[in-house]
Amino acid sequence: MHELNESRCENCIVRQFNSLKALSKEELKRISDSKTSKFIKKGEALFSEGEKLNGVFCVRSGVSKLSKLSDNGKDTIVKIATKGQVLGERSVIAEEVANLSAVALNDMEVCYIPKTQITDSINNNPHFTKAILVHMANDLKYADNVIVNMAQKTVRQRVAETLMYLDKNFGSDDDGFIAIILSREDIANIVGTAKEACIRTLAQFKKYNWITTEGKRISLTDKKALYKLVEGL
Amino acid sequence: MHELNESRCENCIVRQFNSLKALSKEELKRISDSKTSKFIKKGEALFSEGEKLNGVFCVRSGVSKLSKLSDNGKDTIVKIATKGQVLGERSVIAEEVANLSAVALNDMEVCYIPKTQITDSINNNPHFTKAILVHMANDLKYADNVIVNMAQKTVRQRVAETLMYLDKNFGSDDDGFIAIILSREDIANIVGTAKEACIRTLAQFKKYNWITTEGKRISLTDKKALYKLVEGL
DNA sequence: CGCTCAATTGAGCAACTTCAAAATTAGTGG
DNA sequence: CCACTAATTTTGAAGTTGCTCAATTGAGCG
Repeated sequence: MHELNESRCENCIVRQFNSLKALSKEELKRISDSKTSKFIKKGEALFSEGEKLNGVFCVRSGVSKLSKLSDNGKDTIVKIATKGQVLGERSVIAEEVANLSAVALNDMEVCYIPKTQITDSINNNPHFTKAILVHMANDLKYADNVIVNMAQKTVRQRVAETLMYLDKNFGSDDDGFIAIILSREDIANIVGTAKEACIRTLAQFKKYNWITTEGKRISLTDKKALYKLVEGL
Repeated sequence: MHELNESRCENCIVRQFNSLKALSKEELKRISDSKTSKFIKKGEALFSEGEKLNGVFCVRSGVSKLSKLSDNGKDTIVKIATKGQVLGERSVIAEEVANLSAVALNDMEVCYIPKTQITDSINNNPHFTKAILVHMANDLKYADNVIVNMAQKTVRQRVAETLMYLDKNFGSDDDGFIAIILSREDIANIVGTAKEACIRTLAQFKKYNWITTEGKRISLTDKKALYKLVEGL
């Protein structure tokens, strides 16, 4: 019987979220044949800053943070990657060691695709290259905006913005809670502040009834108020 | 007589600094035929945030800042572009309105290349696309690092880092001063702080004899000390 | 010489950080 | 399922850093 094998890239639904969707059937087969699956446990690293990457990681499930640790122990999260995101692409393309570390925030299943598979397709499939280009252009815009926010907005505004970002990107579960569970410290590391400041801000939002919490879980109950805060109104 | 006409892209030395160097002779001719030259006076905008761009700008001379203005009047500089840099590329590729504003910091001479010239080459010349990709990958790395620095480093460290960045990228003139003259406010806007904080920090550096100033001009006299400060030693 | 704009300095204030301790929650093995 | 331990969250309070506003000085320019 001819069954649909979703461990094959050709049939992997995850693909639709990233630039791999620009690949031809043949390329997908080639990639699928050389890829390997990996299970990463919460807290483990997919790769670390300074490491030479010989391939990219495509996230099938779970969440990873891309961050950089400073000497004084502060870990700044630059990006949160979920299902469909490809990690390590930038380093492979620029032929540089990893600039950020990727650490699993919960158990993950990822596919590891050797570097040559990516570079081959870049060199031969303009559609694919263009797709990566557009994708990277968006990452760049996003990064530029984070820079501007860091410089112009207060911690309160950035916390509100981070909550809205998480809500928008991860949606909410049946009870209305944001469908990603992060520690307060992780949230603080996205905002770029100390965890205490983050906690106090969340407490404040809760008092205003802008958010509801239940353990680590957060639900946005007054998005308009949060929006107004972010915009400085 | 057959003279070298440097107003032609084929002969423009500026090209060697950017991804246009990956173009073929034919493409360069095509682009050169459709490009227009523009002179931009200090303070004038090449384009503004939210504007739809129908082409890119290639800087022949002068310096431009890429920045974003907040409602409260704070202007955050994300990037400084000089000779050889192509501006507006990101917006054209992502087919989006400009995310940042580009304003001339001194008199500039730029070439305006219509959008279709760029997209045509992207669609037909993999070398070119790849070159842009690598370039954008570097911009992204740089942006990520700025985010991390904003979150982890003090104003003093970031001022020092900005000075070293300017020194490295623009070199120094005969008297040892950094070969780009920015107002204190511009420097503060790169650092992402208020101009007073920036000025006070520079005064401090001067007292320690880490820098020398003469009007707006700055010379780094003790790069090692600045480096140690940046690294937090 | 007078005008305008940029740079500098002062002082008070608000935001954020840090360290420490208490309270809560999550995780683990029996 | 419970008890115990470890980890995380929360709160308190003091200490810094950086921001803002206002006033002064200085530089460039017509």
